[in-house]
Amino acid sequence: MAEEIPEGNKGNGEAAGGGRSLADVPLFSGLRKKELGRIEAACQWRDVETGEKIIGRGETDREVYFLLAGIAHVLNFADSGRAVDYAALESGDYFGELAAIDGEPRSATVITRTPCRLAVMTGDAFLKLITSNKKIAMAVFKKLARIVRLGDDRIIDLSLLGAEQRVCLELLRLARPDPIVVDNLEIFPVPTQELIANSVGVARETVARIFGQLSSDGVIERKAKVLYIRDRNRLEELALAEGRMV
Amino acid sequence: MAEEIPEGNKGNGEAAGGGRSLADVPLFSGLRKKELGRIEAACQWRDVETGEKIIGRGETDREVYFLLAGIAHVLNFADSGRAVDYAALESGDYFGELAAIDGEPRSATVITRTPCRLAVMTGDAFLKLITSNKKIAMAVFKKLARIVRLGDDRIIDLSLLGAEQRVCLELLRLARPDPIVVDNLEIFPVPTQELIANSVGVARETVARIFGQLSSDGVIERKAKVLYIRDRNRLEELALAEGRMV
DNA sequence: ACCAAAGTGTGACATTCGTCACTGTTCAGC
DNA sequence: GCTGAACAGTGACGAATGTCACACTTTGGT
Repeated sequence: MAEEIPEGNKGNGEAAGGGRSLADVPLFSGLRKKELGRIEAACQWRDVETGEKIIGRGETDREVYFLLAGIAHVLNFADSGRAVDYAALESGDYFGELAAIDGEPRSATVITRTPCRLAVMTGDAFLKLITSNKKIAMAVFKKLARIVRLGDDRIIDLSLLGAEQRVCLELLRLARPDPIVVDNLEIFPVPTQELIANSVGVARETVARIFGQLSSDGVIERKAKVLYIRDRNRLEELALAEGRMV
Repeated sequence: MAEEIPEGNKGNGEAAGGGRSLADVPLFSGLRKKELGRIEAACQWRDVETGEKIIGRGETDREVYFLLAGIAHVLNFADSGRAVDYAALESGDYFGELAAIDGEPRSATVITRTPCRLAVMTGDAFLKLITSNKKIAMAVFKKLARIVRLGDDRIIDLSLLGAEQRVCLELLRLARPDPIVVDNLEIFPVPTQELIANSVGVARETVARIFGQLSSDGVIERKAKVLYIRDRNRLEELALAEGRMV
C-alpha cells in the first residue's frame, strides 16, 4: 500500500472507496514499493461522476486507465441508439490498453456507472511498462487472451443460440452463490433488463418476456434488489437446449 | 532467409510452396540469422493433408504453430453441426498462442483447408520467446489487440445487423481490387456459400438467396472462380442500411 | 468422359423476435 | 409521503430468417 495515503479514503468527495494508490491493481501486485512509486508518479488522477464518458469509440488518444474505485462499462452504440455492452469494469481493472499497444483509434466507449476514481497513464508509459517488466507483460498477455476467449464465446452464442438461451446463459454467468445458503444462487444487485438486453443482443422487451416466463415457471424469483435462481437445473437445461431453433 | 535451405521448395511432397524456414514468418522478421537458427532448432516440422484437425477445442496441449504454407481455418462446431468460422490463416501466420499464454484449454478448432506445412513450437519455448524478445513481444501484443478488435466488431455486427447486411459486409471485406482494372472489385477465389454463412452466422440458404438477389440486381456477378462486384456503392448502401430491422 | 460428391438455387412453411404502443411499478430525491 | 423519471410487463403484429426438402450444376478424380 502506498504509505503517504492512509488506507481509508482521503479527499474523495465523489468516488466511494479506494485511495490514491495503484497498490490494489492486481497488474502491479508483486511490484516493489519503489517501482510502484515510480509508476504512480507517472500517473494522473481523476475523479469522474456517474454517466461520464471516459473513452469514446473512434478517438485517437492513447491513455491507459486504472480503475481504483467505482464501476464502468465498456460498450458501443449503434446509430439506432441501441447499445452493445462488452464488459463491466470494477475496481482494480484497467482499460484503454489496446490503443496504447497498436495505436489504432479506440474500439469501444467506456462510461462510468457509478462515481469513479481513475489513475491515468500515457500510452507510452504503459508501453514502456509492458516491454520492460516481464511479470507485467505476462499479466497483460493473459488479460488479452482472456478477452479474446470471452469474445469468441460470445460470437458462438450470438451465432448459434436463440434469445432465450442467451438470456439464460447470461443469468448463469451473473449468478453467485448466496452468501448464507451456499447452495442457492442469486444475482445481486439485479442489473436492469436493458443492460442484460445489451449484453446478449436482444430487445429489452424480449428480456422482460423471458423473465416473466421464468418467474411463472418458478425458475427465478425477484425480490427487491436480489434475483434468486430457484431452479438452477432447469435454467441450465434452457440454456443448453438444442441450438437456435428460430 | 535460412541458409541451409535453398529458397525453392525442398522435399515438400504435399505442402505447396514454402521451405523449411521461419524466415517468412513476419513475427520473426528483423531477427538475426543466429537467433532465427536457434528458434528453428526448437521447432518440429509437420506436413498435413487437407481437412486435418491441427488443434481441437477443449484440448489441453500448449503447442504454438507457424503456418509456412497452405491455408487453415479457425472455427468451432456446435453440437447441431453448424460451424462458426473465426478466421482464415495463411502462410506466415501463427496460432495456438492463447493456450501457451494462459494455459487454458484450446478455445477453438483449427482445420487445414489445403495441404499445409507447419512448424511446431512448445508453449514454453514460445513463452520464453515473448518474454525475452521485446520486438517479438510487441508483435504478439499487436496481434492479440487486432484479434480483440475484430471480435468486438463482429459482436456488434451480430447484435445489431440483419443477415443481408452482414453478408454484404462480408463481401466487402473479402473484396480485392481487380489486378488489371483496379477500379473493379472482385473476390477470388470465391468462397463457398457455406463458408460465408459460417463466417457471418446465417444459414447457407440465406446466403444463396441474398446472392441471388444481388445477382439479379446486378450488384455482383459470378463467373467461374471469380465473383465480381459490379456495383460497389449499392453494396455499401445495403451493408450500412439502418440497423437490424428484424 | 463419366460419376460421385460437393456446391448451389428455390419453394413452402413455421417461428422467433423486434417494433410500437401502452399501462403498471419502483425508486430516489425532496 | 409525493412525484417525476426510470424501469418493467404485455399485447398486437409482421418481417426476417431458419428449417426441410428437393432439383439442378459444377467440380475433380480416375
